[in-house]
Amino acid sequence: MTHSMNMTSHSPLDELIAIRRQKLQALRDQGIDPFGAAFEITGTIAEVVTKFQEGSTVTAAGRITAYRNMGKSHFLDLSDLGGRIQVYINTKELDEKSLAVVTQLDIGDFLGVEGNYFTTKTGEQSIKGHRLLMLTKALRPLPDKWHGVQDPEIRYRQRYLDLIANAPSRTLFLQRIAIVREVRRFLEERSFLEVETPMMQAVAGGAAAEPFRTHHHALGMDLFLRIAPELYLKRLLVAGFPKVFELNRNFRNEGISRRHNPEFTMLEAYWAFADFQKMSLLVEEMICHLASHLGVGPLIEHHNEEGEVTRTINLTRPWRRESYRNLVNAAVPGWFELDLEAKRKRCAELKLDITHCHQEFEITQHVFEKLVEEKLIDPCFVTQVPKELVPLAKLNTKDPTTVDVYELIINGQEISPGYSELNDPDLQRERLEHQAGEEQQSLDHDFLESLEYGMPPAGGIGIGIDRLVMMLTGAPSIRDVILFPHLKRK
RNA sequence: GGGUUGGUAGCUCAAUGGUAGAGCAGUGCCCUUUUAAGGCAUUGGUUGAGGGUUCGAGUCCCUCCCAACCCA
Repeated sequence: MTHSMNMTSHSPLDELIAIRRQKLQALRDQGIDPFGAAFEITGTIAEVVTKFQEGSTVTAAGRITAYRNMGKSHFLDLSDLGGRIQVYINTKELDEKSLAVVTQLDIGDFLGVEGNYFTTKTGEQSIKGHRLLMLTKALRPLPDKWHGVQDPEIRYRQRYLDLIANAPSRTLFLQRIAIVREVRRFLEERSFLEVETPMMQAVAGGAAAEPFRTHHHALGMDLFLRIAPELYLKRLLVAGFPKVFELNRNFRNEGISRRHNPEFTMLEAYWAFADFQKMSLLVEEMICHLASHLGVGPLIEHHNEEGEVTRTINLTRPWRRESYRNLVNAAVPGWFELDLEAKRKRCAELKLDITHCHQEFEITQHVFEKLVEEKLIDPCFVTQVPKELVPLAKLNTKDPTTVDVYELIINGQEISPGYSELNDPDLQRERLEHQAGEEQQSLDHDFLESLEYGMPPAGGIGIGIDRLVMMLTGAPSIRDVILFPHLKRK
């Protein structure tokens, strides 16, 4: 009978928020700004921990991640991205405003602490807080302190909660940051110049993929988000840049999966007067360097959720180099002696679905993907690739049905292709026209013209950074290595 | 696009078709060295959304939404 006395319906979450808002108001009533100002700190919490010296003064700021109230003694954990320190508070020793802060604090608040280093009875190096400042009041409750956030949907949609609550996620993204930084350093040490080329392109070239379309109002023209920077980087080879690289996003309007995000980070590097073999050595050296920089090589172990080792990748150099033909032949002996009909029949026997394959090289490529690529765990440079698969590389002089490229496979995935770049403008035009077929407007004529001014012979590589990070960290999904992966709107 | 699994309190998870529960978080009280603090008490639910079957649905059926995995 007392139902609907209160017309405002309160969800449990609303009640939790309302309580925090009451505390917010209580702070304001006592002249305290619950969203405080700049605060001078001794350093990050990790630095504060390192500088521990019994008795000396210290200031620190961070988020309250745990709170243990013993009556007049309070203990709280103050955390930031890289560390955690315990703060001890004796309420009898606090000034009025600090006491007000303690009374109104919640897990999740950002707190500033002034105090002295001291060691507790149980031996934990802590800060004895004398003055507390509310730096930011959190209005919503944080995830479980012990279990963190498990729900993948929350982890991906609200990454900030994942990063607050789950230390492994913090570690992984710090590793990704370290990898990207180290790739830049590695290339810069070798005199590669980092450049920025258009992400909005009138013609989306340099790869075979469905582009995103957008529109520029002032120019009155449709543009595409780039699917690769390749054709612009090659213009820079024409311009005389001897070593260039770009490390940034590509966009492909295709399916989303464990291995695909619509936008992904790609490294492309070009080296004048080099070839694919030289590039393969560069990549081999780079990836081994990254692994040792992270402290994970040369044996990289991937684990399942139970912590069992599910896969070991051996990065010990030198890496294997094998021709496409040999690898397919090893997987399906006698493959290349079969005619088209026999190949189809063989695929049926092998339970391979080739309904989407129209040409012979596509069938062979399907066999390669399913029976070779997915089984190559340790690094392998696949060379002598059929020319139909790669329109932008030089033909092999001894076997002109293949091109001078490598495809580096690690962990059953293509991690990096490397080419001896095609610099014959006539041959390049022919190949691109053939690839474009009916869609001649998708030809980048300006690029083709630039080649006629002369592009030096060059080696080029691409490395999918997301997949590289997956491989090095053992992350099972690309969504785990991208801070804000794309999901459907809820 | 197809298949499988899942969506229950802020978080982590329970619940033969038969009164929707626990831990943490929250609230109140006790507690001056805790650290997943402890003790006592206590609040909190449109079970993803909408239909249906049934005396009765978190549970069974249908449609839809979102996610994970597999396949294309």
